[in-house]
Amino acid sequence: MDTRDQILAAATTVFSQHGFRGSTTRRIADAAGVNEVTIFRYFGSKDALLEEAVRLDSTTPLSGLLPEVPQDPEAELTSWSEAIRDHLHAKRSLIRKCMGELEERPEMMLCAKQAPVRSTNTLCKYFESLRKHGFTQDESDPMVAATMLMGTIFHDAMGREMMPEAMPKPQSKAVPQYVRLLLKGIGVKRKSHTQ
Amino acid sequence: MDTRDQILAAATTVFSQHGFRGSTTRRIADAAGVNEVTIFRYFGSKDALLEEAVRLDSTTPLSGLLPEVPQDPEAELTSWSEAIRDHLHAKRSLIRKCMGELEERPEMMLCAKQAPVRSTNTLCKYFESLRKHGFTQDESDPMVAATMLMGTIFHDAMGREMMPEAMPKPQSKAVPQYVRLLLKGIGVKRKSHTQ
DNA sequence: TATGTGTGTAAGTAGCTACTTGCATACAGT
DNA sequence: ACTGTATGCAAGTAGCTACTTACACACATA
Repeated sequence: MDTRDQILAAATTVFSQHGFRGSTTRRIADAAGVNEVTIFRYFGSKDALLEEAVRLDSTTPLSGLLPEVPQDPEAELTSWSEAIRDHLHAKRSLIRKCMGELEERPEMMLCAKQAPVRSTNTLCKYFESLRKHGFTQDESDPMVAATMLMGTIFHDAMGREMMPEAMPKPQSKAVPQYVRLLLKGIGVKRKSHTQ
Repeated sequence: MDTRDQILAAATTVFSQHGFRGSTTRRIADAAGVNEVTIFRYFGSKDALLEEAVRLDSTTPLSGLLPEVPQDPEAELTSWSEAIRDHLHAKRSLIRKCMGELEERPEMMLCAKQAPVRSTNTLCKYFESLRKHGFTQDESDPMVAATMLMGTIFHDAMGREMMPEAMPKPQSKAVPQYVRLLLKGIGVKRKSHTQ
């Protein structure tokens, strides 16, 4: 791992803990085990460094796929949702900082929002596919269901450590319950096994 | 409105736009139309001022009530949810900043989280009440439904301007649709009117 | 008229910030 | 052995930050 990557990784870490103004070049240099001057030699300015660090981090590929043709909606949605929740939870500090910087640094948000937008679209198509393949006769808007599930997962991933008293317990059962309620809400019957 | 309140109001405004580190005493003084020294005479330090400002703002009473005994779940939940969404939306900048400051200033979060926690509990009791009064026979966890609705509303309030392409449209129909899907998901039949 | 209270003004302090410059050094390729 | 490249190090600059001190003034009350 060369110097440039070390600096980028350190910048992401420091930014996700301290935000933009709190990410001093001194702190980033220390975290990267590098001289402060080296940062300016590589990136020219703090702004340029942090912008590149955040963009790089928010373009990591992700993610579990949902099948084009649904087979077992409950199982498929559950494992997809758990993967998304874990991913959001791992990046929760960075996401919070990006959201906090919205007014002052909107270009960071343009990067950070792309993952959730793509996830919502993936979900939306899946719900359309569910109707097309006869899993439901309901005429509910697939975007409504997609937004609800994304919102719920996001809320759980970001908020559980902040306010555990307002979250269903245990954590491991939460996502399956979300999915079950949602599928019933759009009129998809359960596949087999009781209860 | 006396000097002290002017300063507090200005502090809230500036903080919700610039966050903690961006809320310089100079900026707050300008926004309050007051000399910078006056701030220190009243509050002693920037930390003390911002802590008081945020606490004051997060203890505003709120909010529409949900009835103890449900009459028309769909109507009651819809208007309650719309009120909460509007409230969250009005404070979205402040909320984002508080969330962003979580790691460095947890005491701010202790204030800011109380409103959503209370709202979730209100919802949770309402869903229990729905079952107790025979609106549903489902055995779903009321906390699951409460968290889903709160998460969905929160996501809509905070995220719609950020990523409108991932939200159901029009905005005015969104909350009624969320509520309808959720009620169906927990087995509450619609009251009367078709469609 | 005298006095206290609230506020503004001017100036200053110590520390931190992003960023620059100049030089030393270590190491790789030729 | 020579040279370029990557990095560290020491020092410095200009600007901002929270916060302090000392003084002036305006106004209300006694």
